[in-house]
Amino acid sequence: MSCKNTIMRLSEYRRILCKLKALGFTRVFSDHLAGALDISPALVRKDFSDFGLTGNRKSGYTVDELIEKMNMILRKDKVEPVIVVGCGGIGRALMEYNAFAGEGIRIVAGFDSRPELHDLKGTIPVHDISRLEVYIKGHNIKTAILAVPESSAGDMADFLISRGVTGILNVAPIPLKGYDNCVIRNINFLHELENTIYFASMLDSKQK
Amino acid sequence: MSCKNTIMRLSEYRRILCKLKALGFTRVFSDHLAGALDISPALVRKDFSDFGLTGNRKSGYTVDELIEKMNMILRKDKVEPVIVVGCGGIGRALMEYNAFAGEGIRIVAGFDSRPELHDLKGTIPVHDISRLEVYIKGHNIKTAILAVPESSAGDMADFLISRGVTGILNVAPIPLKGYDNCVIRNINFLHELENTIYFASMLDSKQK
DNA sequence: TAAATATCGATAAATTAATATTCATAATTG
DNA sequence: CAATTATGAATATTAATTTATCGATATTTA
Ligand SMILES: NC(=O)c1ccc[n+]([C@@H]2O[C@H](COP(=O)([O-])OP(=O)(O)OC[C@H]3O[C@@H](n4cnc5c(N)ncnc54)[C@H](O)[C@@H]3O)[C@@H](O)[C@H]2O)c1
Ligand SMILES: NC(=O)c1ccc[n+]([C@@H]2O[C@H](COP(=O)([O-])OP(=O)(O)OC[C@H]3O[C@@H](n4cnc5c(N)ncnc54)[C@H](O)[C@@H]3O)[C@@H](O)[C@H]2O)c1
Repeated sequence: MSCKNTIMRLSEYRRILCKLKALGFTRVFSDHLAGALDISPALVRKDFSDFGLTGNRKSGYTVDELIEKMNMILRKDKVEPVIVVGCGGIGRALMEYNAFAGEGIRIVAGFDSRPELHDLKGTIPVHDISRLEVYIKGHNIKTAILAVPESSAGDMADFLISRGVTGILNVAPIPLKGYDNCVIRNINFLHELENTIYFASMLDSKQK
Repeated sequence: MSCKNTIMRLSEYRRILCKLKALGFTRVFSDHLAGALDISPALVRKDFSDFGLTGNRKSGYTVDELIEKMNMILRKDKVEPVIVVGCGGIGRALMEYNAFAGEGIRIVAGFDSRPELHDLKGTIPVHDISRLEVYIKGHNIKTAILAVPESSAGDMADFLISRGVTGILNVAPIPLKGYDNCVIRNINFLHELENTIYFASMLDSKQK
């Protein structure tokens, strides 16, 4: 039915729709959204139809309605509490990234093994890693960003899963596998860069 | 012939192969690599064959040979200089991320408009944004990480491209489009998180 | 040395994803 | 009010990616 990529695009549609709404637009056409995402209008319509997002012939889709329904699909009706495990360079950047807040995602706490990073008074407290288990249970945490060194990533993921976490965004450079009780999404900056460099060098050789 | 995803997997294969080599392995089978990446052995063999990476029936592939050839494909024969534009939270984390260094990627400089971030004495200097053009030309920079606020991202990308940059890794939450003279890869943490949360909630409803 | 076996390599099949086409219809226009 | 037009919805087509199949052949073993 709907492919994996559709969900990622739904996030992208939604972001653009919010901007259009802020600009005062009330209606939008598949062709416009397609242009913004660099895809075909047919794909926009197909994505929408897969999720029962309907429009009107001749007058397109209603911005408000799309946003509202997408919020439901993407579980934006409630704020999702997220923890950050590993508060070093990238973990800290993500904790301090305030764009999540306006988008229904709230980073509620960080956890680290290094005592000098602990800070229970800050806007977002950083606890000792030993408090992780109690915290997850006490706050019913389902989602975690994993930003520990590669050597700990696998064990930490297992721990999180065993304690009830069902979604992990992993930035450690090791491809962790999801299971039937947890989704894991891996982001590897090194590979993203390598990929960029590869395709850039392909451009070069093509243009010659 | 070879699909886009193949290149991304090549990076993943390579990373695993380097670890195997460090552990003393000299040979590897498609089945092993497939397990590590959670794909089928057939895909491993197909990926390899697309790039002329051959093995021996019965005795698999030679680790050294694979690494060497992958290094060629991924342009690892020389160190790629990369600049970071926007040295705030995430830009700084990426600059200080030392895992790039050992992988043929060297972050050579940062650029920011905020004077308090300028630092010409550090391991990786941070210049004023006004020096960007001269630096790119002087050092023949082809690759940039773009970590400025969304409002500047489009203009900054255009500027980089006009000055000869051919590969951009963009972390600002706006999908920038590549052109025929530059590859742009967008990473959007918010969307990655939304995606994770969505599929996690799907797991829940499936298991009930 | 012959038989058994594991694995690659090539190709075919299946699956997934994206695009094109066609048709129905709401809005617009004359 | 009929004709025109732009658009969504549904379906068909094409493309892309992944997986499965199967023959060939190194390696191992008896
Ligand atoms: N910094 C980046 O820009 C960047 C980019 C891509 C990937 N990464 C990856 O992200 C991860 C974190 O990178 P970083 O640069 O922030 O490293 P870092 O060393 O600055 O931070 C890692 C943090 O994890 C903590 N930690 C280690 N083991 C732990 C454990 N078992 N439990 C809890 N906390 C633990 C450490 O105390 C440290 O504060 C690494 O896997 C790295 O490879 C980082
Ligand atoms: N911090 C994160 O974890 C995170 C995560 C995902 C995405 N992002 C995105 O990455 C980008 C940077 O985020 P951040 O948290 O580091 O923000 P930040 O405000 O800390 O850093 C942005 C930096 O860019 C500089 N800057 C602004 N305009 C500039 C220009 N025209 N030329 C040069 N420098 C300029 C600012 O001085 C600042 O230092 C943003 O687009 C943000 O949405 C950040």
